[in-house]
Amino acid sequence: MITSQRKIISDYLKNVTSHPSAEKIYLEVRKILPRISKGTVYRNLKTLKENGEIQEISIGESRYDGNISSHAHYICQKCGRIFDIFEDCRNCKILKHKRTKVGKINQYQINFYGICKKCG
Amino acid sequence: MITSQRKIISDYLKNVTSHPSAEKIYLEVRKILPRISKGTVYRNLKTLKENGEIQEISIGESRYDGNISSHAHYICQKCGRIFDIFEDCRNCKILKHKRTKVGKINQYQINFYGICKKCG
DNA sequence: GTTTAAATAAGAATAATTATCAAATATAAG
DNA sequence: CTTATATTTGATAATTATTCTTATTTAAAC
Repeated sequence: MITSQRKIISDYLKNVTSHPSAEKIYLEVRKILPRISKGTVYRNLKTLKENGEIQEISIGESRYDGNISSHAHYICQKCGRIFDIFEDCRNCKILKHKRTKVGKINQYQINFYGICKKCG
Repeated sequence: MITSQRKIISDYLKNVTSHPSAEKIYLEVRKILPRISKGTVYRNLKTLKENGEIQEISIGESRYDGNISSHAHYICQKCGRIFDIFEDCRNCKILKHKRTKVGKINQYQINFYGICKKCG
């Protein structure tokens, strides 16, 4: 069921490079569909993500780790548990950069997503 | 100003490998300091993070990207803007893994943090 | 055109986080 | 040890992000 709402949200995201929040997407899409509701935006973002048409970038709800050594995390998409991944990063060219064109890098974060063995 | 509250939060985090949420930390620390408030937990987590004593893992508040190609993001710690980083990842050993000990990898995310040129 | 299943709008409900402010506490100076 | 000053705390209100609920509408199948 391809609704105009979903199409417009998808098209909007494919035409901007600004990584908007759900709220911003809602405000922009509302200029075209003034009667769209926030729930519809959230639902369609979820669907589009599941379909692989868009990607989600997480910057909010936080978990904390007393281990400040350089390691990655594996987040189970089913149970939500977070596992430490201590694979070797020494050959990761991108992680050796101290700065990008945008600015100096203070720290980085690698998150892997998948279904853990217990859930899968 | 090292308060017992901050010390206990820090110690707790350094002795677990479970990546607890702020809520969980609050509940655990409350077993030792029954009168601690949530605000204090949030404040101290922020301070500890700023001091580099702990790290924060983001899994929540979402931004969206219509570009599903493999690229990293640079998040400005001051203005909050998110920039695309298209550096070459072909030599990143860790990113070639299709699975970890924990489970199959469906996708990954690399976030760099720093102060962007405009803010710095 | 009628039926049926899925999607929507609106707003209530929930969860996570931040802000406010008076009282309490830590640190430094005397 | 007392005092002064600045920081932190606890309590709670406010804000923000997201999910849920229900009646209504829409798309696709018949």
